[in-house]
Amino acid sequence: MKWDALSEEPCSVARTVAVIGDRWTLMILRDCFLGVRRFEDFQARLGISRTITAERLKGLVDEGVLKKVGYQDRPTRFEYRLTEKGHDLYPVIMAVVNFGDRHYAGQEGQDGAGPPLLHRHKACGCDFHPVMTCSECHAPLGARDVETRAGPGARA
Amino acid sequence: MKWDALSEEPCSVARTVAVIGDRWTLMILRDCFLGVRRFEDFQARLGISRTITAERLKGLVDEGVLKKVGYQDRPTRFEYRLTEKGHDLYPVIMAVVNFGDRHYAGQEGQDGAGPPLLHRHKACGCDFHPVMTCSECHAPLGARDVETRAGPGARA
DNA sequence: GTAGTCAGTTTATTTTCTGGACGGACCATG
DNA sequence: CATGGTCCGTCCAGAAAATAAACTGACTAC
Repeated sequence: MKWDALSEEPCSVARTVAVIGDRWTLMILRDCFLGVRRFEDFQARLGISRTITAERLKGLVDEGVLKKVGYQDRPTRFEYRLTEKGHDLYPVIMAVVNFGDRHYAGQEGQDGAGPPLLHRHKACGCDFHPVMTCSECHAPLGARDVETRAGPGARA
Repeated sequence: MKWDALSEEPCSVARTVAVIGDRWTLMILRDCFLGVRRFEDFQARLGISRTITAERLKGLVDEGVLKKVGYQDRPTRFEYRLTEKGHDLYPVIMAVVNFGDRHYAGQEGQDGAGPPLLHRHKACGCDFHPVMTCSECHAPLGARDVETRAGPGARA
């Protein structure tokens, strides 16, 4: 199966993975949410080839996840910013962070223990971790609490 | 930067991406949460080479996300099941699904419109979409509601 | 006019992915 | 007991993607 075939699947996972399902794309998005905006900064922080950096950024712009915004003329320079669609990926990144914190952050008392980053909710002032809840009854959700069935966009 | 280097980074995204940051791994996990368990079924549903299927499943088992469970002898056959750690990836997959539903499911009234799958919360009986909330005050969260700073596991 | 910043592109090499054939352990049918 | 079918992989050679390092180009600063 090719990259393009993925985005044609009647599956929201496949369609999204076709856009962000790539090591470096996910790392770029992490940096976007940390405030990185310029080509040189992405390239330096990620330690990957300029080729890949350029290609992935272009892909994200084409998909409408990032947009190029000029920040100076002579010479014309752009920075990459998250669009509204890009902001919608925040739950994805935070879910990934939360998994990493839980399983790869090391035990307390050890060297390098604890999460590398803390997240503070401005409104309540607390350090938090994200909790996935039901949009209807607001209860926390796990895989075993859910039944899945075909929806209107399913293919026969 | 190589695959291995990613898992050494003091970053929960990088460490998690080192495990699941791959097109096919994410598709395999999707199928796991839909109840797929056998090699032949993964292979047929994904339409990818047997080589990759075998390699990715092995990787997930090595990481403790899946476990092999015998379901018959003569000949010995195994199926792949999610571990507890694997179940912790549910919020990641659901976040991806939710993004796909929002941006790639098509508009109502169009052909192929609406989400391909519906998710029903058993406890309340409603079809839902996942909402990310603060573990402390239970309010819904967006990227702009959060401040990030270095945690105990950060590197100097 | 020499050096530095910033955003890429080009090139050649290495690594990874791919499809398709093959292997092995069984079972079911005639 | 021979033929075909199921199931889980492995092996191989060609195709595709990732890599590092050098290069372009448009400026600014000294």
